[in-house]
Amino acid sequence: MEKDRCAVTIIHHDLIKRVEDKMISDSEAVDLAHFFKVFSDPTRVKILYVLGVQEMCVCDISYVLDVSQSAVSHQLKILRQARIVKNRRDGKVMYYSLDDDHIQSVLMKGLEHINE
Amino acid sequence: MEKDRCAVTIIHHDLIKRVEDKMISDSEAVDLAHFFKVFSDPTRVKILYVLGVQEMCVCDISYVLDVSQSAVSHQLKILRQARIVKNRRDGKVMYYSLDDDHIQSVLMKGLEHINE
DNA sequence: TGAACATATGAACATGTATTCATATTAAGG
DNA sequence: CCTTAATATGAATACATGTTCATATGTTCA
Repeated sequence: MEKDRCAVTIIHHDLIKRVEDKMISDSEAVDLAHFFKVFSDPTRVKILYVLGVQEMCVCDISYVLDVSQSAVSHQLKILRQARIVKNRRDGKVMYYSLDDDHIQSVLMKGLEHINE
Repeated sequence: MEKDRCAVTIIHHDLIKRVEDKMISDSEAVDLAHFFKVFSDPTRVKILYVLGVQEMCVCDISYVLDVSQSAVSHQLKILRQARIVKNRRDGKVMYYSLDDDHIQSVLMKGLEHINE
């Protein structure tokens, strides 16, 4: 990918300089995209939403969302790996909850936006 | 998909009732997921980030991000359709900018989260 | 220990998506 | 008008992703 694809015809050299100075790094952009990707699936959104109400076990979530136990479990794995939910075991039952308050506040920002 | 997959063994009938009352609708979950999906790609994140600094044209964006003009244009189409960016034409040049302030505030919430 | 239950997980499949390539559209200037 | 520049777009491709199905793991209790 050559940097000069528009070199002759670039419109605003000064603006480009300004933006380049403030530019986020590749890895920041990738991390940020990863973070938001977690919220980009309806099943995960619902899971996060109900966990925002209260801690729940896998079977309860599966029932409330009407999604198979396996599908829920797979999604919870993704949420765990992204450190967006945490879990605790009580006997056979595994309880899940939101890992921190940022999560709900991001969800709410999104809801604000779509309800306009 | 049967609703009774856990009917015999559900742990918390009371909690489930409470959650069901507060549950978001399917369409809300889908809309919300769609909204966040826009932020789930590094190229789009970068585009939104630079447009947060200032209005820019396609060629400038392509240069700053080191992404082909075509790829940028395709992503801008997605952002336009999601009403997350707006554009204005000035002769041959098309300028893009963020459609409203929610966008940047969502981005910033995300950045806060990953920088912890 | 063995049966029953809650959860996790790997493989397979179908669908979605980001980029590239080639080409179309739109506008300005000669 | 004809060329050139800026942007848009359709098709193709490669890759990611969500669900299902079958099965494994871990825990309780008789």
